[in-house]
Amino acid sequence: MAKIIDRKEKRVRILMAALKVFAEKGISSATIREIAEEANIGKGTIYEYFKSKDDIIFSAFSFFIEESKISISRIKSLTDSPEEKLKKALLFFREIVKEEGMQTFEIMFDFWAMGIKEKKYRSDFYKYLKDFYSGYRNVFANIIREGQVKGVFKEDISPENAGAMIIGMLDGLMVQWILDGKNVNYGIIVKTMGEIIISGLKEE
Amino acid sequence: MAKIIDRKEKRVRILMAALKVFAEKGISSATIREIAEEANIGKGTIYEYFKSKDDIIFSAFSFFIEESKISISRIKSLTDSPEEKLKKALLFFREIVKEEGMQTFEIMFDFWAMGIKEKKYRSDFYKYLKDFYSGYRNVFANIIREGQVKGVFKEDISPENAGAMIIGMLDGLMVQWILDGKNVNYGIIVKTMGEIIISGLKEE
Amino acid sequence: MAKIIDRKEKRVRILMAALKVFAEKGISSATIREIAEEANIGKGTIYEYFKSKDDIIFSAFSFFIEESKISISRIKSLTDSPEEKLKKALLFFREIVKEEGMQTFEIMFDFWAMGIKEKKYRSDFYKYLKDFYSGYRNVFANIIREGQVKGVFKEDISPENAGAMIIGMLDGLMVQWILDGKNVNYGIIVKTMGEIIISGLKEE
Amino acid sequence: MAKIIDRKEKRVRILMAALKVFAEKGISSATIREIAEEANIGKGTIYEYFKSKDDIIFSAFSFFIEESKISISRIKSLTDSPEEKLKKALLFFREIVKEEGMQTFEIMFDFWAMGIKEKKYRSDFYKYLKDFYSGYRNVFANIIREGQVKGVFKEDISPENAGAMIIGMLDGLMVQWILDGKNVNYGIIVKTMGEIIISGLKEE
DNA sequence: GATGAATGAGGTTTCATTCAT
DNA sequence: CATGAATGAAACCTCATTCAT
Repeated sequence: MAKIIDRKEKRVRILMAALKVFAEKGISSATIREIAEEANIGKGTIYEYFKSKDDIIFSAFSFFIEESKISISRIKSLTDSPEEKLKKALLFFREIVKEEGMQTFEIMFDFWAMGIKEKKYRSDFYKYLKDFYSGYRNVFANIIREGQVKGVFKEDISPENAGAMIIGMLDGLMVQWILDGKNVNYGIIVKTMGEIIISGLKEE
Repeated sequence: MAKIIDRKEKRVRILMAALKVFAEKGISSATIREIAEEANIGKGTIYEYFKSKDDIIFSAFSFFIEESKISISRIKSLTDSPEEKLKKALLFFREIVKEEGMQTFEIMFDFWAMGIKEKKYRSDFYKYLKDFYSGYRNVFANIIREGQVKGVFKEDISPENAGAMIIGMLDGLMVQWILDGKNVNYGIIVKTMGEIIISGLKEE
Repeated sequence: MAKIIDRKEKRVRILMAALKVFAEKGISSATIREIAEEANIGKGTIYEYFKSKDDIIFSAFSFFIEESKISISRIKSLTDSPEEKLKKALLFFREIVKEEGMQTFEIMFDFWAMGIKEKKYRSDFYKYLKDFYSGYRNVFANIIREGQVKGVFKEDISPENAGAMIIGMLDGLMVQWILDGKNVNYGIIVKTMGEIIISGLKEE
Repeated sequence: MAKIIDRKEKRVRILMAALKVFAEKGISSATIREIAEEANIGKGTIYEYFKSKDDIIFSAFSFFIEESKISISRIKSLTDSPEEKLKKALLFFREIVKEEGMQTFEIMFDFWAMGIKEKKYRSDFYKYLKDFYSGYRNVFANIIREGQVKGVFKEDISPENAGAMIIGMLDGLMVQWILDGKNVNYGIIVKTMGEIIISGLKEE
């Protein structure tokens, strides 16, 4: 049994090393040697745990997505009013950005690019990414739906579309923030965004 | 007399071939041979027009950005009321997406990833991308500022931040649309988004 | 456990293969593939031991020089009279030439040419070559100085200059011998040379 | 007729450009483009005058040798006593070195290396180089022979060998002077050398 | 005759993967 | 199991040579 745990631990160690190197060098520029060094193991050992570099890429990607899902549950457990919940959920994203720093999100770019380009990954990546985004979309869609049920948000808005919009906005802002942190203040804009959206959603 | 050749035209031809291959394979997976084949020229000829693959990448990128700038002027020339202008500008983006198809936007992912990862490009990429985004941000910021001056939009909102938010949203939605076109209808969401935002921006 | 390999030994094996190929084809015409084949290893293996072709060139050069230095000590340990020592030292060069054959010296040409041409190597090559020549110069300079102290050689001659002259002569003769072995008999000329020089050096 | 002279002039222009580039970059690193630029003509034009790069190399080499032969006649025309002639001939070499500078001699290294390595040139190069050296050898051999006839130089020395020795010395010293100009003063050593040799040659 | 655009053979170098220890 | 030495396919890039103008 101990052995099996060891194996799992080492697999995770390699995946985390891979994610770090991917973030630093980009997925296709990252080398097995660099990943092995980062994980403090021999180059050959990697192949005891993964079939190929492709296998590492995809495993690292799903590991990354899986890790992110944990965050969602934290938002779901909120118990405030829909309006307050929406504000807190947005605030929550600000915190993630602060905590995780840019690196975590920078990897995402590469996975996107990878998922889009490489035909061999495409379907698998898409499945994961779709789940990833739809998970977050639903968080917001549910809050809005709750608000509509409680009569505080307009009835004629599709909760799913509004969710997509909010996630898109958070996502898109990140890009601008990464590229131009001086002129784009993520925290403040998310706050402004919260005000505009809530104001736009509220039943008059 | 030597062969008379429009060097500029051929340069552009190579860049367009490069962009196509980049879109298909990803920047770092694309090979010089593939670009040459796409451009219907010999491998060596590429090097008569560009110093290195890096040179091609950066040249293709700035060519791509430069092409995009043309679109901005089309929005700027609108002469409606701020509210109407905002709606039309958003609609305009829907059209671009329809016209250009995903490919054009897919390349952007890679350039982002490239600009973020490769230290050697970073500063140059950032300069271009910053200009690119701030250009679009300003288009919306100006519309909102005009609305504030005319008293139709709330005074307490930063036009720049609102601009960043709108661009971010359009950008972020694109990602979801590309990944999950079935569940994310770009056109409809942009329309919903327009309604929410305008409603949220309007002076009560 | 990994394969146990004497990395140093293999490095030397590659350097010797490189020197052989350099001698046959010339330094800049020699290819990595040829060196690998000569060393009976894969092309890629070379790069496990050397950073680049430049690295091989310079390492081979310093290896070559280092090997040559061993010869000097053999001359230094002679214990005859200055006149006899001079004769024996010259004879010793004849022997080296016979033993080593032309090849060893032919390589030297290329290293010279290399050191002179390639700016990147220049300073390092020069340092080594200077040491190499000044080592040999000093061998003869010391013999002559000893002769002056013992009163058998003229006082008004600079031992360093005479050393340079003798080494130059041996060197220059080699060139002619290599090019025109039929008309230039290295052994006999060195003997003649010894007589003329000793006769010219001796106190009347 | 004018046309033919033009062709010859251009050929020489190309050869001189080639020699300059060879001296700067080394023969096998020199490119046709560089030679064409140095000669201020188009790259393609070179091939109107020479079949290949090899053709240029060999033509440049024989042009170089031919040019050098002119110097020999200047020494031959001296009309002093053998001893004085020998001194003057050595002085003459010092002057050449000063005039021509290192560059001219640096090329020689490469031609040697080339002639030795490249089997395809070998026999032709050798023929030329042999002539070149034997030409200079004979200059000195003749002076010494004259001295023997006149009874001022020892009878038991082979004039040819002594000539080879002197040329070798001048040649070999050049190498040391180029590599280590600070410690090896060409002019002074040649003077010392003259004294030693004349003293060694003279009938007691 | 003169030119330089075009080319591909062949060079150097990288790196995922294998495999003996 | 773990390792890293070994490898060759394939990448980038150079450059002698050809050829249309």
